[in-house]
Amino acid sequence: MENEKILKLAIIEAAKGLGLELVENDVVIEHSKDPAHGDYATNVALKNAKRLGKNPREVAQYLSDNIKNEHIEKIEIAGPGFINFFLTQEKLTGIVERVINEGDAFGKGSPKGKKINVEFVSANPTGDLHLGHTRIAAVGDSICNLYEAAGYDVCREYYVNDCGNQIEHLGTSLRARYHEAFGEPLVLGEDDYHGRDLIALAEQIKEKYGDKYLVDNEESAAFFKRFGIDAELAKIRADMDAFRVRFDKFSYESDIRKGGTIESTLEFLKPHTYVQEGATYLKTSDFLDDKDRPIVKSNGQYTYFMPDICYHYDKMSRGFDELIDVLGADHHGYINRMKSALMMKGYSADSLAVELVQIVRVFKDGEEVRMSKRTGKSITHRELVEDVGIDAVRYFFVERSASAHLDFNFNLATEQSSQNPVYYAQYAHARCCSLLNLADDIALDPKATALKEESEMQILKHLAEFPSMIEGAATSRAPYKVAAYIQKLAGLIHEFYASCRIIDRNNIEVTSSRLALVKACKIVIKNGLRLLGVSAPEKM
RNA sequence: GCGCCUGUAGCUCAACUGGAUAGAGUAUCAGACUACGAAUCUGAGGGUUAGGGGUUCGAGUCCCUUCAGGCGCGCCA
Repeated sequence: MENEKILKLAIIEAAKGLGLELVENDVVIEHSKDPAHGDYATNVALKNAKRLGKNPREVAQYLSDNIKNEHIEKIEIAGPGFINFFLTQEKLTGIVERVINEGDAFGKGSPKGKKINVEFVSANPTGDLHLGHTRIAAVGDSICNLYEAAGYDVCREYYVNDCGNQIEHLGTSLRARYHEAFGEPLVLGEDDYHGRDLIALAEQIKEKYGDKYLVDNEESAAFFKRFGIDAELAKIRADMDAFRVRFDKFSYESDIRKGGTIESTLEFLKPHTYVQEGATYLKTSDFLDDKDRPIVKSNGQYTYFMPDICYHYDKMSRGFDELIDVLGADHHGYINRMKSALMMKGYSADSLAVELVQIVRVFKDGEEVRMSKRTGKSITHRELVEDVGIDAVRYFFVERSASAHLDFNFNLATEQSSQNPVYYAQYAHARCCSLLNLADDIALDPKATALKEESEMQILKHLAEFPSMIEGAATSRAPYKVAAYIQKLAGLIHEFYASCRIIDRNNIEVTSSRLALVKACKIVIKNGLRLLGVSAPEKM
């Protein structure tokens, strides 16, 4: 059982003697920063003193007198009424054996029996992914990993907008490039795509189909759209694959629009609509929105919002307990709009959570880089990953909370040096591996009974926090907490290494305990990095 | 104008969702390898948490207000 849980249950039990009925969520167990404050602390006495009409220290005194648990070495009351717990040596070292036994599975929470759908990236298949997508991919995938680790059932989903205006432009642009490939002058409209990447696609078409599509008719127009979508989506999928992001499902707007779904949904929503100047508005302001939103234009076309509503209804109908959309921060106006639409269908406002990811700026040599030297356009996802490497990009892009603007330091990320946090963590892992290799003839002692140094105790406590860290990072959808955890652990490992002689063939008892600790560290660093999609090399 | 977000060390960010002396990294300075990887470690300086008021045992965190910045407010997606 987790240390926190043991303490909570003991506190709840003792509180009954005061006539206080508590549940686990009422009790906050803190990890003491200062070793003088014990291993864990709680503020229950302060929290509940008023309700009981007693002095906080009195309450603390009663609780500390009545908490009995074999794993608690000592209890102290401090300050205004904090209760500090000191655990037994045996309980603290117990984590080593647990980590080694559970291995890759250490940190995994018990199954929650809940299905969660996380939609992210969902870039329009009209061109290359940019850095905003990179961050959304890194954050979204890590959130999924966290939910899975915490015991949820997760579906990673990508919504393909393969209809609408941009797709029309993709088709006409590709057609223009195709004509260009036959020596005709290039004719592109203002809203068409001027990127040079379509040239290669046009060449492919020419090679495969010859001049078959030079005639402008409905068939060729449809062909260019289809070919463009398929090719662009294939590129995106390849980029995401290479970035270690795999989607379980691709949903297509064109499928949503099939089979009269939109019409029947429109019919269902009718009580919540009105017509003004020929356009149909949805009364989202009856729910959470600050104004109503058009869903059908006066020319009869649907706005983007209409199929989006159907898509979200579709997701809910697939039996998910919660939907999560990971979006760029400029979409915040979208949140209450979609929640309102879900509420019209009887879903709760909480059935959808939107995680907003702030923009990314790249800095090189102290200056902001906007354009790629190679193409003259904005730096693409692919270019950044090629230049910097997957591990560094994935790590840096989740290192800060998603709501914070990210300034990506290009020099630091490519530097294989002490200042680079990715290498700092990976180096800690490699160090553990090399220690275990050097002493592979010495048996480990999973009970780790000989551990007693301060640097060892610090690691033990930190290792014990891993499962609850995952739980917290998952529910707050905050992968940056994993990165922070890893940095701390890596630091503790390096510190331990510097202050303790680990392999000492004249003292096998201590050595075998320390090696077991090293093994546990190695496992947890690796498990942590895996949550972020970052590799844990054995050698560097 | 209205709404949402943000403001913490020179810089980039934390602070367990209201807890104990606000912490890391980086930068700067000073130290540590003839023992397991120096991609490492040890130490120092650096703060009126944008300003002001309030709530309480206790506020960076909650409420009000002022200031500064970002983003939204389309029959675009």
